[in-house]
Amino acid sequence: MVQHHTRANPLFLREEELRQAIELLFYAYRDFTGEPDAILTKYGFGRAHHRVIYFVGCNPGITVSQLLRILKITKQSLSRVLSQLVREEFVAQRTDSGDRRRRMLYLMPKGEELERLLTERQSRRIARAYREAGAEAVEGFRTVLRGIINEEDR
Amino acid sequence: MVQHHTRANPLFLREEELRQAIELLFYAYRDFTGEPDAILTKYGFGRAHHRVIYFVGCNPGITVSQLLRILKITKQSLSRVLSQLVREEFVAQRTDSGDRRRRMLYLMPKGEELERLLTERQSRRIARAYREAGAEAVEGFRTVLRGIINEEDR
DNA sequence: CATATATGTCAACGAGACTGACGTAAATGC
DNA sequence: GCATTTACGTCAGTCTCGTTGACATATATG
Repeated sequence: MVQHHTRANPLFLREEELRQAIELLFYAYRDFTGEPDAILTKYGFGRAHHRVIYFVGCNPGITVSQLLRILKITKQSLSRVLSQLVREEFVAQRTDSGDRRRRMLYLMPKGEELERLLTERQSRRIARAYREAGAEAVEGFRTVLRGIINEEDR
Repeated sequence: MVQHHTRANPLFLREEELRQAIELLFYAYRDFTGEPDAILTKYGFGRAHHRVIYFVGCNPGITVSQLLRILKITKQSLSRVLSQLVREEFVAQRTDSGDRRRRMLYLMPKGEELERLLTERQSRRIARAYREAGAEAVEGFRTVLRGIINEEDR
């Protein structure tokens, strides 16, 4: 963390409080993604692969368009990452028997293993923070984070 | 948010709780950066420029190496972004009179204006979430986020 | 049968991260 | 005083991952 220059501003207390939040989010996200990123590099993957593996992992059978709505990226961006994951047998596609246009996505054993490895690291970090902060703080953490998310996705 | 597949796992409650945190962080950061990203595009800048403008803004006179330690990127990556900001007169460099190797960084009027614009958007989002969540939740939010950050940066 | 939906793909591009190497100026240590 | 370290910059090449735009195909739906 860093020392702050405080502007001449009668609302500086509030402003400082909000700046602190901005920075906490920056640092927390930086370190939260740092560990997985390092692991992914060894596999020749990046953060985009992680996100796909993660969301396919906890939503087996998710379709491409559902994934696009979550990630908010273009179909072309997802396609590059996804086809690589399919080619290297981390993810499997299966045509939906009901609507045969849809491809349902699943993790294959290699994908499950990587997912576990990555989620474990992140979970450990969160679990430590949760334990140190206590149940009440955890509830506050969740409430505020939910408030930061756009309404349509809460 | 998304429905979850729950693995057969006696600790699933705890696991679900941690997964929820992972996702909250993902969604919150995605939306938290989404607004500024859209503004930056109009200036021909990206998120990297934002980070530089932000940290120079609240740490006037910060040096290049201090900025590198905060951002945890390489000197070459920073250089590209920083020299662009200097060229376009958003940021000024001044040699430190004490240690003449150091270049101290400051926002110029254009930089201050952009910084205000971006920070305002993010602050508004945070402020709304803070207001809706209440003081106690805010305290918990901060405590947990701090716990997620690597110890050396808390 | 026309239209909409779900998916995929080709091509080109840009931002922003990386490594590695090299250069210069200034401070510091012995 | 000289060697080393520090701070900064830059050149060159690479990679990931986002973008736009255009087009193709299969399937579902009205």
